[in-house]
Formats: sequence, structure tokens, C-alpha cells
Amino acid sequence: MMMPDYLFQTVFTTRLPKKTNNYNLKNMMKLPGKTVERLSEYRRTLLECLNEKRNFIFSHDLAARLHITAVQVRRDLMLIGYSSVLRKGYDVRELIDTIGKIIDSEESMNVAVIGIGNLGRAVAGYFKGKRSKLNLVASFDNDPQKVNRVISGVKCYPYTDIERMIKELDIRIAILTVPPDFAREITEEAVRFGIKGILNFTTIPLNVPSGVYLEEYDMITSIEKVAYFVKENKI
Amino acid sequence: MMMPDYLFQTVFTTRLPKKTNNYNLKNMMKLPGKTVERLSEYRRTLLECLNEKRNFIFSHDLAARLHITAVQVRRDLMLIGYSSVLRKGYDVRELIDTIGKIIDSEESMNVAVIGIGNLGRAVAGYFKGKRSKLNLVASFDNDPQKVNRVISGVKCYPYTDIERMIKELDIRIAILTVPPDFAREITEEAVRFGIKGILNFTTIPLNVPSGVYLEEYDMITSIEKVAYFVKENKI
DNA sequence: TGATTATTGTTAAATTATTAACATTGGTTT
DNA sequence: AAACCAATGTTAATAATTTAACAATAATCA
Repeated sequence: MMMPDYLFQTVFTTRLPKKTNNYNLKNMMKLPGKTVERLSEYRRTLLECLNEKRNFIFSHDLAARLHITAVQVRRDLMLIGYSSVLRKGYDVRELIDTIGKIIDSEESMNVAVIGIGNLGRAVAGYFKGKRSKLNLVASFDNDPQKVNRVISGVKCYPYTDIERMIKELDIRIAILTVPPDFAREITEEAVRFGIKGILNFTTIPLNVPSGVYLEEYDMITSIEKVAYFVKENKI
Repeated sequence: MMMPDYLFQTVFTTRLPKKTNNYNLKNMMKLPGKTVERLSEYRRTLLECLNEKRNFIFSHDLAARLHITAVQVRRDLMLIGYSSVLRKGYDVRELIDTIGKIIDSEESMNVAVIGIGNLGRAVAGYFKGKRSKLNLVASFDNDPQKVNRVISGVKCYPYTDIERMIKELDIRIAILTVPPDFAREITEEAVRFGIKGILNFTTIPLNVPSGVYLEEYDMITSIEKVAYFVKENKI
């Protein structure tokens, strides 16, 4: 019971068969959130490696680029059951693939930005040139200047179309960048019409029914945290 | 040694004197990062309470608004040494004050946004109407359309002015919202010229010397995390 | 007033996350 | 080939964070 038992439905008897790149752990349970976050970061870093024509990378190298420890990298990769083939580090391409098999869904998933103000446009911008199984397929807003135009690469629909578009485009994830006063109301609708995951950038904490995954991020909190630690350093 | 001993320089012998609102813990060491984050959130929620003319709030009430547990609230407040006066919950105004004494610096601290694209403007927008000891006093960019104009409430300076302005305005915190390719270079400068805290929104992990506090946030990671948990729910 | 309830502050336990330790395994060097 | 080295995968230990448990105390009520 050293192996955290919530991770696997079946438990390994000895050790993993070597030499096979066993992302055959179909029966793996949910990974810790922190690990998922890091996997996403690993992949992005690995893609940079590909650009640099690096085809292999050591755990300590990958770790250094992300300012974490090599053990952490190795441990995370252990959790997803990836083993390096050679002793000359991880096969970059293969690892990108493996991570994809773990964190991406099989078919791609559609995403919408709700509220296409500055932050919404920034988010939309981040999607550009991003391969990945996530497609930004729509944005929503009520500003007549925006509605029915393509903004930052996505068509903007009025809020009144939200039900129709969620269903028509099979949108599963919403990124919420609306003014605070509007956050609760539009979330309630989005969820009602089938949204299964929300990334909330507003300052309003949201309530979602179980079965809907909610991730919240608050800039002000981050800034105040920085300020606090700057202050503490000084004293 | 039940009381995490990194928290206090001196250790309490029995329990805190009751009835005094003892934010007299001048000798308190750094709080856990997670607690600092929550304190910021508590304060924001408490400010909303004031708007609603609520002058007292129970721990479970505050907790519910933030979707955390009441124990967590009480524990955090214990760490900053705040006690409710009555048994009718926490005095909202007083608690706002106490939190301020802990997480704010005495004199206000100046902040700049580096890179005033969509995300930079979004961040700037968040500062509007925010009381607090943090003042957004400048932004930097090289776009001739932006330089020397006031954007989202702050004057934009060219990157060449960064040394001068950091010193002139005593800027201590930088919010980094530049294109990825430029992130490392400008960070190096900012740090050299006296920046002590950085909130990095670019996708490039940064290196900073010790003595500089770095907080990184990556939207793509958050989105991929949401996607992962949505997928897992479904399977 | 005495019993009951609601809420707190605090200690202790449980959980989660990170780091250290180390045996193992190819590769490299002499 | 023997000795050494570099890097991995894994278990064990440590640290951080959250949750539970509970005694203490004010408010309420019968």
C-alpha cells in the first residue's frame, strides 16, 4: 500500500514490465490535480524542445526548465506509467504523446469564451496556434459592437444564443470572463444547457452542481499574494 | 510543538488572552501561501458583505460564500490571531482591517504592468475602483500606438524607460503580460532595476534571483486541467 | 435560572504533496 | 572486462495542508 491506492483499481504485483511504453493503464483513476497541472506544463516544455530539435531530455533538464525538482518529474511520470526507453533521457516525442493520451480526451473538446472583453480576447489569443484537443469554437457577449463578428479568431454570439450554440456546437467547457455582476446568472444557464467544465476568471465564486468541474482563478488574489511576500522579504 | 513552529518566533504558553483583538502578533513569521491567498479572498468577500450592510458574519457563512469549510476559515483566522468579539460572528469591518494589517504593507506599494496588450489591459481594469495598498502606476509597451498614452487608466511608457520609471515611481511589483519571446529579457531588466515581485502570466517559466518573489500563472494549464477532469467525469 | 443550542478557538488526526534515499540498469572508461 | 558513472523508477520519510474532534462560552429559551 505504498502506491497511493486511490490511483489504481488494480494494484501492481511486482514492477511494471520494462521496455514497454505502458500507457496501457486504461484502468487508471484520476490523477492528483497538481500532477495534471504539471503534465500540461511538461508537454508545453517538451514541445519547445522539439522546436529546438532536442529529441531526448533528462528528468533534471525538464525539471530545471520548470523550476521544479527532477524527482517530481520522475514521480509524475511514474504515475502515468511512462518509462524512458534508453538511459539517455525521455523520448520527447513519445512523452508528448503519452501525456496527450492521459490528459486529452479522445475526440477533441469544444470550448467557448463567455464575455469577450479584454480578458476574453486574451484567452482567445492563447488558443491561437495551439494544437491540442481543445478547440475554441465560440464566444458570447452582448455588446452590439461585438455580436456576430469574428473577434480574436472566434465568432461572437449574443447571450440569447447560448442555449442554441452550446447544443449546436457541442460546447463542453466555458471560460468565464464576464463582468462580476453577470457571472452567476450566465453560469447557471451555461450549466443548464450542458456545460461540464468552467474556468472562472471573475471575482465571484461560483456554485455548480456536482458533475460539473469548476476551476477558479483570481488575479487580485495572486497580486496580493505577491505583495505580501515582497513585504515579508523586506521586513 | 503542535503549533507549526515556523510560524512564530515565540511560542504561546497557554492560550491567547481572550477578548482582545490581538493583531498584536508583530512577531509573526510568514504565513503559509495558501492562507495568504484565502485571506485575500476573505477580505474581498467581507467587502461584499459591507455592501450588503451585513456587519457580522459567521465562519460557516464566510466559508459557504467561498466554497470552503468553516474550519478552514477559523483556522486561518486563528493563524493571524483574530478573535471574534461577540458570539454573533466576526465583525466584518474589524476583520477587513485585521486582514489588511497582515497582508498589506504599511505604505502602499507601486505596481506596473509590463506589456499592455489584451491581458495587460484586463489586469489594469481589475485595479479600477480597488482600494488597497497596491497602486498601479505605470504600464510598459513598445507599440507606438500605445506609448505615452493613458491606457485603461495608466500611462504607458516605452520599454526604454523602464529603468528610469521603476526608480522614479518606486515600482516594486511587475505584472508580466508580454509576448513569450520577450519575457526573459524584460524580466532580467526589471529585476536588475529593482523589481521585488513578479506575477508572470506568460507561458515562459522565469528565473529570478533569491530575494525576488515570483508567482506564475498559466491559463493554458488551467484550461487543460478543466478539460482533464471533464473527461474523467465522463468516462 | 438551568438546560439547550450555536459558534468559536484549538489540538489532534488524516490526507495530500514533496523530497530524500537507494537499488537497479545501461552506458562509459580504463 | 571490471570499475565507475549517470540516470531512472520506486519506496520511504518529511512536510504542508486540510479536516475532524471537542472543550469552552455566549446567547436563547423554557
